[in-house]
Amino acid sequence: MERQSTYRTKQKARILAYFEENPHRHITAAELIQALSQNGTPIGAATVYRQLERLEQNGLLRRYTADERGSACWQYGGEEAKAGTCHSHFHLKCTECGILIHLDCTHLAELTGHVRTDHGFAIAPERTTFYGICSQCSQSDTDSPKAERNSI
Amino acid sequence: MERQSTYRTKQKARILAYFEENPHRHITAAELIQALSQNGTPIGAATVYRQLERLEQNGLLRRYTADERGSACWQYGGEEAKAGTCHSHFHLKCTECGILIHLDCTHLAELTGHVRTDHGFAIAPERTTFYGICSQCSQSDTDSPKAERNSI
DNA sequence: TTGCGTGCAAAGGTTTTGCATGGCA
DNA sequence: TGCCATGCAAAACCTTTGCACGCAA
Repeated sequence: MERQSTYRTKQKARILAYFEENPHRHITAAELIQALSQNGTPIGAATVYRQLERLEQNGLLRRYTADERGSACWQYGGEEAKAGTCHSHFHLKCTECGILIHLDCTHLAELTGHVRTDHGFAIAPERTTFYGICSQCSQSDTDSPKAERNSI
Repeated sequence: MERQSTYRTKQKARILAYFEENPHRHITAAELIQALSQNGTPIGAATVYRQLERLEQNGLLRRYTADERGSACWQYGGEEAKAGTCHSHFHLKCTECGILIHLDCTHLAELTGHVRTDHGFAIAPERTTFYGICSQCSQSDTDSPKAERNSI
């Protein structure tokens, strides 16, 4: 099989701990670097990126492109990701306020089946993000359209 | 309303012409810069990016993050985008070979209705890309997994 | 002791910005 | 003529890579 990481270093443990403490957040490399530097010895950016890549390959993290511009972000997948039990889990990202909504819905599970059966394409829900406008923003569309809510 | 671009310059015309000649392709800034430099006087990167941003705001182009890494890309929206008649049009992007499939399917149109009705979220199909594995790659998964097909 | 993981710095690529010049209206 | 758009260069960003050192096993 693939090569697992062999050494157990403090840096790896701290990075993984941060994801475990924020299991539902999408975390950019920049946030990780900043958060860890405030909470102990700073960790070099190169190490962070290398660990993120390795943790992703080991199935502990998932990489997203939820950001419309530039930066990638990662989320803790943990045992779920290993067991592969999260296949009907999609994300909705509001392009207005930036909120990220986790959606677990049988309708979407059917969708992946339909696309696979009729279009021969195996969707990876955990890598797929829907963009659009959330209910809160569509209600208050005349108010302050750039409310900048946090991604959860 | 918003400010439309006022001047008609050669650069803008050439950029728009390139998108009109490739109405179904997703085009990166780098490709645009290279293509236009081979076909007449080169256009500065800054101008390209500024025009892309303006054309997107005017509704003539759509911006995507179809690439998993780094670069954004744009597609000609044209009159369709203005009239807003392309709402059931999704994209499937194969993470294996990189091919981009355009999918127009009533199933997906129903999906957007369901998510809007039951989850209060208005999906923007033209900004949403599904990631997964295409039929060709899932068949030849034991062969050469990194075939690098072109995005169309 | 072995060699993987880290840190630092430098490089790489994409996108943005400042400023003087050019060109459309 | 007025002012927007362009071009060039430099900067800003995110991410990767090279290399020597430190640390886990």
